[in-house]
Amino acid sequence: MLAAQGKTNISSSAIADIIGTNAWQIRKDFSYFGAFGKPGSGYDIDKLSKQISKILKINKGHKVALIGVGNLGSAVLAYKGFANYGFDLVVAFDSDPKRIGKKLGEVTIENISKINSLKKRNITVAILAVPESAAQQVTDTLVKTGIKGILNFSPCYLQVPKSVRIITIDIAIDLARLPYYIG
Amino acid sequence: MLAAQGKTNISSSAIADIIGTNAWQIRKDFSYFGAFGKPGSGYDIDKLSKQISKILKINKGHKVALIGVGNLGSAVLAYKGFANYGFDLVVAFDSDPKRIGKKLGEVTIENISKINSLKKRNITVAILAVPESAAQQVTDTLVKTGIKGILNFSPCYLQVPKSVRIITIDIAIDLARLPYYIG
DNA sequence: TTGTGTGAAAGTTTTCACAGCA
DNA sequence: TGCTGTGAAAACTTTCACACAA
Repeated sequence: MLAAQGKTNISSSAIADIIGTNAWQIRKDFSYFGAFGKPGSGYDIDKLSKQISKILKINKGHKVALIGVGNLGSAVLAYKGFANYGFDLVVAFDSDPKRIGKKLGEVTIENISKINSLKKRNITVAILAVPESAAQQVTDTLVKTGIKGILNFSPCYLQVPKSVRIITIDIAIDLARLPYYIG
Repeated sequence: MLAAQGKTNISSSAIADIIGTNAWQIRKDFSYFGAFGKPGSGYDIDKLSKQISKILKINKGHKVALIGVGNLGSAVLAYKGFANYGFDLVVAFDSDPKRIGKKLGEVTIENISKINSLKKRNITVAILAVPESAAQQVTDTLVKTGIKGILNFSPCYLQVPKSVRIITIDIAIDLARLPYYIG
């Protein structure tokens, strides 16, 4: 965002203002990963961005598969922000024959029965946007095909081995965080 | 979930197993809000659920408006989980004439120009699912009509007065949390 | 002058361990 | 016996304040 604004460096206090914290918090946090700021001018935005990508391990690029191309899956396919974080959405799967074979943007929708091709294609991350009733079964298949991380949009707990990381987004739970502050 | 399984009580260690933490963490956390467990049998699920709703202030019911009925908004409309958290999605707005007037489930899609009726209707929470380009402008209108909390699906920072609470869900950022653990 | 990096202090959270209740 | 609630200890995080680099 800062690079797009044509800026080349930024101070810890300016970062703090943007994300709503304090300058010393920013400096302390960065310092745990090494000293990459310059007294007087602050942090080089390009260098900082690369450092953070490295810390989060999103610098090598990750191929992503989308499972389920309903309304939510279609919204995911239309989303343009993945490249910013080193992701490449390369394939989508669905079980509906009306959808299979269609091409949305760069991505062709394949039959969900082909899901075990993920290992061969070196895809380690999946976005799960299937109905809740199918979520656990699809997850089991994903685990078998060697998936390492799942972004899950079903409002349910998924059972997976400890080696697989799941992040669940449940709209209602996020919404439920608001009333506490609204009073 | 536990109630649906027909259970009436649960121990701190069983809760801990489900959500992946320790028994003493559960007990300590609950104890800050008062002592509502019973030695020997644990926590009464119904009582616990009501206590948590009260703590989070989701026990009085909140009317919710959806802004934007594209793919993502449609997915939100199809979602059945809001009632569990005391929310009632009562209205949706869109700017597309093809969508205005249609009824999806219980909700009729209204013209986005009618958005200032929210105050009159006593709606304090909104889900924002409009294109990024419209997000800030719609947010300004929402703020004017007295909205107190926004669940924002646009991948951007929204400027609002301090009295308005925003929770932003950016799929790419959530996805970016996975590679660190995948290695 | 502006603004980093960092020891040390203050503050908070997590963990432990156990008295005591159903 | 099974399980809670909670003081006290340990661990961790945040804040401060300042030496020093560009």
